[in-house]
Amino acid sequence: MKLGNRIKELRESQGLLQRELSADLEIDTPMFSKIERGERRAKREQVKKIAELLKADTKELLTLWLTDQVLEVVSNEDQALQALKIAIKDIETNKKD
Amino acid sequence: MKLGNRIKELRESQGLLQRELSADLEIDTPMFSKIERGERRAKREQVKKIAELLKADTKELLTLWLTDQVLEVVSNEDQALQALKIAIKDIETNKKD
DNA sequence: CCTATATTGGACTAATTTTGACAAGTCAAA
DNA sequence: TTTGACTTGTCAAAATTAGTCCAATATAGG
Repeated sequence: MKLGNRIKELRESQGLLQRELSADLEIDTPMFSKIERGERRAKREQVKKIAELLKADTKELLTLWLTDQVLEVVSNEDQALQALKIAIKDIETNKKD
Repeated sequence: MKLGNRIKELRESQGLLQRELSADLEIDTPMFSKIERGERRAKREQVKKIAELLKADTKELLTLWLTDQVLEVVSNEDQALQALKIAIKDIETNKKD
């Protein structure tokens, strides 16, 4: 879990508690714990807020957040790599469908 | 919509009607129409069945099906390409989190 | 050891999303 | 202008996900 790991890293390096961050996010500590461990997925807005609270780069965290979702979609699929490569090509050539 | 386009292509080249395929899939025609246009997502099992009915390569269709889902996840995200590349790297190095 | 505080686990509810069925619509060909 | 193929929109049921709460488990300081 890329996002969660990074969050934990940032949080601990700043000596912050889950309790403090979860309060700011207006969720309870168990929920934050789950997000941090990847047991639950954060919402886009929560990621942005977390980046702010941890003085981290929003884009970096959003990238990790997206990556986690991509990996979740393709997990256990034989065609994962192929699908990802096609997706990249599709985006690069700016097609829409 | 990669899967839908491909299905339509195969279906029409074989002169088959949505009605016929949807019957085999045990869904109604509107539903099949939506899948073909990408308005609704097919289930994994349905994709396999469709491949069978259209004498197409199951892996090919599953790849397109997966690709559509990946694209859906990253659509409208600035970090799309970056996330996809990280995901690929992650899979290639066989990491788990 | 104790005890206090931080974190995690699990069960449950609420909110949100997805699904599928249906009725009605368009469109083209005959 | 009727028929058949496909599409559109709506709605409720089903499924998924987000969140809360209580209890259990760590972990750190005395």
